[in-house]
Amino acid sequence: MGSIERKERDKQEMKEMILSAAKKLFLKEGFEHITIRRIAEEIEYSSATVYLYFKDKDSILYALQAQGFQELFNRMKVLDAVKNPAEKLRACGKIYLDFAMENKELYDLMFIMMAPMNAFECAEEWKLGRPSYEVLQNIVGECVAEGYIKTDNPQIACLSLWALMHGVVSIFIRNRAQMIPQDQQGNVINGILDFTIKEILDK
Amino acid sequence: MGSIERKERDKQEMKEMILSAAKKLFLKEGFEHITIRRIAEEIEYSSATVYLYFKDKDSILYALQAQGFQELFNRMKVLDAVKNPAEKLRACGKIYLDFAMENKELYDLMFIMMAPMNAFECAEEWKLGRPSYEVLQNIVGECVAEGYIKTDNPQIACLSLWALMHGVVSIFIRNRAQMIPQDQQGNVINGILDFTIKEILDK
DNA sequence: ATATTTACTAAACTATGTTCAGTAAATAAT
DNA sequence: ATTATTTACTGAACATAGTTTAGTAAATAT
Repeated sequence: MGSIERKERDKQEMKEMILSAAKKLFLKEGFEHITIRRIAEEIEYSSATVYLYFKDKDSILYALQAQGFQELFNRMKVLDAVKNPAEKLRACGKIYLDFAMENKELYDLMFIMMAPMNAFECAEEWKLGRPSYEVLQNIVGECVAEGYIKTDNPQIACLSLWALMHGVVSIFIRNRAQMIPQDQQGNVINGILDFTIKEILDK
Repeated sequence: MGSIERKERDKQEMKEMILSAAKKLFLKEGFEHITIRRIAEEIEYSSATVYLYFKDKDSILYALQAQGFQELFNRMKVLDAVKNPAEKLRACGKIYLDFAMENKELYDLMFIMMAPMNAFECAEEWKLGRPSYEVLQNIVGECVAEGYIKTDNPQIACLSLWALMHGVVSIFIRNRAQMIPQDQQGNVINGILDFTIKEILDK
């Protein structure tokens, strides 16, 4: 009965198979069209099998969300190399926006879709976004400390910055800015980042 | 055969019955849970009947969206009475934010949900948000003209303002800001509006 | 009185998430 | 080695959706 760890390992592997099948499908065809049956087909198991590894569809989406936040956080690690807080803030914005526009479906899953948020009890808190948000908080903190941002409420400044970036991205992702042609979106997003940094920096 | 207008009138009335039933349901129970069958039950017709008046579910959502944008635009009319552009900008933000937080489900339908956007061909443009956006554009234009906002790109400034307001609201609506307790959301939103106005005004 | 159009519906069709009851292989116990 | 049990899996079914179809009965037109 020493094979108990192997069992666990196998189980983990199967979970990852399911997740990567799901990811493959939704990257290819968007999110609305992911079905348990198609995931099962992709991994060549029956759809009932999927439920042996995940409680429900929302849990799968939640797991993918977790991967997304890990990826975003990883991308942010390069910010450690940037010393000047103002530059750091801009670089952080750029990373966030690039991530969003390069992974629209994943971003949607992380920040917009409701389904994955139903994977855990309402009682407990959703913490996946925390680490990335703390990176921003720290940068804003440094900007305030060194006088690049003058404010008596860094929390509000921080949330505003996030809201602005999230706002523009989600307007595009959910197709509410049709006055701006698709091929201009990249430019506009860069323009907004410039504008934001310029407006918020006091020094 | 002079009753052709009455027919048309009846048809319109039925459409409105359906819409108000739909609205009632989704205001009460949120959006995910609206079904054609429940709408039909509410108006005491069969669900097939609904399809005699609307092409599909998305069309119903689109029609409700249209009502929402009408309501938002109406609320904005009081801005005509405000003469100072800077005050006007703040008042506009306040109206937008109040509308959003008082009608979260409707706001979601208007600015976040994808379903209603599939009600028309991709070829044609989505114009429902235009009038309200133009109100903002004009206000920003006035602010720039009178030196309250200094920028070489009013379009970007305008979009940024909208993005910031939309961003914070949608973060709350889609439950991504759990670090801020529910009962603090109102305060935070006011704080963000203050912060935004303070940051963007140059005079 | 007959034909036609209109307004409506019951029932079915097609997904899709999810569960259930059973099977066959792997493992454990004797 | 044989039997018992657990494990991993699946086909079929259930429930709920959106949507369509084929038909009916009343209103209207001829």
